[in-house]
Amino acid sequence: MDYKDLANLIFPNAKDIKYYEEKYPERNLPEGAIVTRFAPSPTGFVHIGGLYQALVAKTVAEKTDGVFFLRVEDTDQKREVENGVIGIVNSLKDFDMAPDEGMITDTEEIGNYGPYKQSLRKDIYQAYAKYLIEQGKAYPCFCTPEEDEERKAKQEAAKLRTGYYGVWAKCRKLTVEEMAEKIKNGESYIIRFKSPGREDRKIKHKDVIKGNVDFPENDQDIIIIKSDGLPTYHFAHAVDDHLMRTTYVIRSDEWLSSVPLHLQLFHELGFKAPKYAHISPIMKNDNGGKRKLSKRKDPEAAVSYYKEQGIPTDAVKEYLLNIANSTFENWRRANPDKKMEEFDFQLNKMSVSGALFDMIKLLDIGKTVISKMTAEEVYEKALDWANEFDSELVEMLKNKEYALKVFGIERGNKKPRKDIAKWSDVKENIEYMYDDKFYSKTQEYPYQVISDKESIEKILKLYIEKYYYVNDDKQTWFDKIKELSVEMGYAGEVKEFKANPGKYKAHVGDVSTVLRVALTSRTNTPDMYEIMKVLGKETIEKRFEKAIENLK
RNA sequence: GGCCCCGUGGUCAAGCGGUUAAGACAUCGCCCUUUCACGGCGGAGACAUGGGUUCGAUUCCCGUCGGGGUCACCA
Repeated sequence: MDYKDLANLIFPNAKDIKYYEEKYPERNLPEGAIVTRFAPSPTGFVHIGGLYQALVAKTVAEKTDGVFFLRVEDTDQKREVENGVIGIVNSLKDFDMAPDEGMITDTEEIGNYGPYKQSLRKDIYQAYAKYLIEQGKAYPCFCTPEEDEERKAKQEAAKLRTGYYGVWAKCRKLTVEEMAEKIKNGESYIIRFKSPGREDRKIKHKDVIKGNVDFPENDQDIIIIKSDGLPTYHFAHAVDDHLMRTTYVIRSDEWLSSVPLHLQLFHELGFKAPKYAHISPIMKNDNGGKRKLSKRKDPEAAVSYYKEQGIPTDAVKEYLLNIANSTFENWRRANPDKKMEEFDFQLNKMSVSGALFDMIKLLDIGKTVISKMTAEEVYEKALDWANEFDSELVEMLKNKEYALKVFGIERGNKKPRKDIAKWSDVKENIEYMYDDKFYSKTQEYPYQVISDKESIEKILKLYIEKYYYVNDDKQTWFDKIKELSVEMGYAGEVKEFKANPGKYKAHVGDVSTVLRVALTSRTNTPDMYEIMKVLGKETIEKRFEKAIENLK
């Protein structure tokens, strides 16, 4: 009885690994092309940190004419969640980040290196596990979970490192015959990797992001095949990223400490190791402390949150890109109209420490992103959002021609309006431009400096009767408000007003405010000239009448 | 606790032995011939700490403190 017999006893039907090596050949890509992936497990909603990783991965793959693929890591059936896979696929789609290869729905996939769902690759993992066993680099372990618990408790009590290593690796010492015997007796077992490492030796690793990191070698005989026949993360990672010909493993930095193990696995399997880029997590301030954005506590941890809020997907991506490479910000200022894909992203310039998530900054980017859109784009995106989340807004946007006029206010010029940060802001932003909303919502008119009824009524009446002409250009329109102010005994110029304190009760600005409040019931609005043009004479008159009525 | 990583204004961060220590968001003030959102100008605001090394340390080394990660038949 030798290792080969043992391997055959355990995996009688596994193929020779040569079969897979040939089936998944080296990729024929240009020099420097990066093959990388997003490899989430379908255990819940997609986390913003996951999207961040995916963005970084996709960006470097695109930059180098490489490949970005999506692999689903569903080797833990217990934690799997319903619709997990489709949730991942759709989230990527929502952000216009569909992979080049891999899962494209919950069951379909594209690409020649599949299956891209780990639960479908059981045979492959077993073939490689068998290969290791044949070489004496892996072995069956018969320890029960209870025994493992016991071992761990002993180790802890003795203040020793926990784990399956050295003298604690009980089954490692079994002879091949003993192992075969136990298997034939029907004892249950898992497969462990026989680590050649020594804890007192150091290995050097150069991470693409973290730089040089030294670790003790791995000496743990970790489990590679679980009792359900599926691999653990570590083993699946080695087999898959080798077979899928991944060149860069871009993943969350919680994996950094597993690098010694992974490198060892690649080496013992005879694989060329990929480069590793460990990304720092996105953090959240929690009572002065920092912690990872939590799925349970923080709504903004879920990518679906951004969709619900209507934060433009481009804003989210630009924000993430900004965290990834802070030079993005300067680039963006210098190139306000370029596509973010043109930015020269550098993996090795990513921050080594985790950034605190800054919603305020994200929203600021949202404002800028939306301000650069045409009225048509704003209309389309707002409508898309409304169709999913706000039927009232959908109703308001029915009249597209009118909506375009509303969205066109102060848009398209050199200093475009910047007051919508997210699609959920739209309704509140344009409500007063719609008569039904205006009349049903207006409770009061917040007049400011000029607040006495007589003056207000007089201003409103005079304006309509004497000063408002639909076709006035902006300068004439404003000159007339000045004239009106003067006629009422107010200052026609603010400067004049300020230069002569006490001489006037109010100035043009105050008169404008009366008009604005009567017209919109708000003190703050975009340019009133444009608003009046969109509203039209009839509406303006009606609203002024209503305002006058309201005075009584 | 062991191992590993990190520590520049409130936040994201440039910087890599000699700098008036950039920039962005936030904040404050002024200006932009009417408000607001912009935009412009300006203000306030930082090298965690103690030792070294050096002519000179934010920058290099060590300690301390602080933060984070990891030690599963989870990924």
